[in-house]
Amino acid sequence: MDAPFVTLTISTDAGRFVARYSEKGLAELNFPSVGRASSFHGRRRGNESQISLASSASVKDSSRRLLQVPASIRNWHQATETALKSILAGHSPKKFPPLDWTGKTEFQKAVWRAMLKIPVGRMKSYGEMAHAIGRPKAMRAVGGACGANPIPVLVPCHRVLAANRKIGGFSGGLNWKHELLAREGISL
DNA sequence: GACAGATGAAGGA
DNA sequence: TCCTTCATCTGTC
Repeated sequence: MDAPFVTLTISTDAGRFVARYSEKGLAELNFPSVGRASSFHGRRRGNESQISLASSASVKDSSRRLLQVPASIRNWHQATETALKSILAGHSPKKFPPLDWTGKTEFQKAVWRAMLKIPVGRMKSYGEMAHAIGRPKAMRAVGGACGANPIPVLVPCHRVLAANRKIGGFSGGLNWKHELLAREGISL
């Protein structure tokens, strides 16, 4: 039986992101759905959160309901919001919330850990990422792991490009990839 | 076990 | 250059 998830939103100048927390940390981060082809990993779970602020609740109402959220998750959410806004501003976040990768494969976690080491404003190719995790021939599998990344932006899959600086793909939509790279001062 | 995929490299036109 | 083909590796069903 899985623990319930808590869904909270983060308003940014790029739209309202939706963060989902488990008892272990940030488990998912979804792109704003309005006007974008995103709905990133919006899979429904049977045990959807009992405490959700992802609706159109007023700010006042949201603030009141936020008090129902455990203190640990409030702290994680604060860290997530700060980190997200730092990245969107093109800066390197000073603090990350704990990330919950429960149920993911070791290969995927290795790829994502390697992505976390890519500094803001820098890029790597899928081939370089494959080298970084010690599997130089697994560049295609790295692409698959990027696509399975449940926490985009914070886990910077947008900084991974195909060879020759080609844009490659992005599960949240290539528009987002372009925008995120542009915010970090990268032009293709 | 078969198939698909956000790749990369090589070869040919 | 651009396109096609093939090799490679992993995840999913």
